[in-house]
Amino acid sequence: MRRSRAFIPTTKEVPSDATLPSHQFLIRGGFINQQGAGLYNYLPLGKIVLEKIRSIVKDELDKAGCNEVQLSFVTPMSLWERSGRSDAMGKEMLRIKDRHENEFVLSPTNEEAMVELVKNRVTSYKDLPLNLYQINTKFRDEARPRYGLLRGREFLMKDGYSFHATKEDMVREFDLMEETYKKIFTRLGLDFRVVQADSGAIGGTGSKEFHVLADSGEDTLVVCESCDYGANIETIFESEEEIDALNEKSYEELQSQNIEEKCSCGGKLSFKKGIEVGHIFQLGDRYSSKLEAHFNDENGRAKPFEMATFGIGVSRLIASVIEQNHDENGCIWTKSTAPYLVNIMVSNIKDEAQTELGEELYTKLQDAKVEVIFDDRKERFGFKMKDAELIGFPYTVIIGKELANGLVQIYNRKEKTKVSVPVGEIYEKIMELI
RNA sequence: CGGAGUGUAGCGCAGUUUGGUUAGCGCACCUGGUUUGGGACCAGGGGGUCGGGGGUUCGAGUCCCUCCACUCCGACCA
Repeated sequence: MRRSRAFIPTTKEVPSDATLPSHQFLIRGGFINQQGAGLYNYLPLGKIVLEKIRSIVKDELDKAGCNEVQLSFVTPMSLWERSGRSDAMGKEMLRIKDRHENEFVLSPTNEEAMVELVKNRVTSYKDLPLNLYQINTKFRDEARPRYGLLRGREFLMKDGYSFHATKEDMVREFDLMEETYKKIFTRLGLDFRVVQADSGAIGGTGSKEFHVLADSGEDTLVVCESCDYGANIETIFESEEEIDALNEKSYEELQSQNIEEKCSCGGKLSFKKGIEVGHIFQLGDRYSSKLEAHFNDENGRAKPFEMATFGIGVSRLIASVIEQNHDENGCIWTKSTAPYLVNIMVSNIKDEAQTELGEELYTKLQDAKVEVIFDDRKERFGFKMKDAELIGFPYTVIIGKELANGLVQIYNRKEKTKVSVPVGEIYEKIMELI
């Protein structure tokens, strides 16, 4: 992509209502813009990042034997009345009517729809287990949307549902998904913890949350500094006063708070803030019983499916990457999430030698299928550098005044370093870095 | 859903208290020139249903009524 042709509306000024780094930088960097309360448009850069995360999620799930489907976003109200959740979900469900005055709901989640899909199509234990998922828009009419993509009303979520003949098999799948989720978040380059959690309104017994560790997280966690143990404080403190008091504390305040107890591994425990980006539940037969979704076991007897459900907040992950990876100048995308890995910057567009080299390198990297953007705009050096830092490309090739000495520079966004490389070696050097 | 605010150019804001010609400023944008390694400078220029509707008045961005939207604090949040 040529920067001169790209729709990337960056701004120098901070939006007045954005307080979190991810919210500010995603808007300033031209990734997203707000359409209404909790509603966001994805501009080209935001769309690229979203698709990259989506494809990593899909890749790992498919490898683990899950089937991707796509359910309709508008669902009949009757579906929710049968499960009893039309009341339980309350105002969070956005209800609409069609021209015949029939009531519909914009999907906030899809347990019911997925059970209905499988019911009477999967009828034998021989067809189990089965794991279906989708990566699709959800709508929850939050009382108070905020923090940009971290708490929107419309958002992209991966929701998966598995069906089993036995509880043991369901637990096996639950464990498999835990491992799969770990692979996904690791590939995204995130620092995260798996914690024991409450099951909340979805119901079920076993439940684990996946949290990206970030100062601005809304949840408070207790994590071990030696092993990978972690727990949401909601599960380890009994009194609500105690939980509320801890949740109100800032990240800094929590850091100075000591925990006397030791982890079972003997390690030191400490408080951290986390952003919930994944949640997995063991549902049992809660939904399958209520919706009468049965299969025949080895003895030909009808039984409700044992189920589990698995969620990942895909759009929330975009913001999480930035909450964890940014500085005062802007975004620092991880390699697997960056909208473009390499930004080629011609310092002075009027200098023919610089422009020529830029064009040549741009073509060569494109041919090599490198995700590359070419900043060919007629702007000054400082302007283009600030812009590149705000957007957060991992590497920027600076073709500038050192070209006279046969050198170009590679700027590393994360390390904030510039290294000079002879023109003849630049291509190999980039291929080596990415 | 309770409490508090805000709404004026693409963005950020002043002007509203005390009604008065043609509604300002910064950034962004356009033209010309200078500049060219860290968001340049000079000159000129374009862009506004002052959130919508109704009312008071000779006259409303400003006063009154009403509706809407958005934000913040709290409650809520698979």
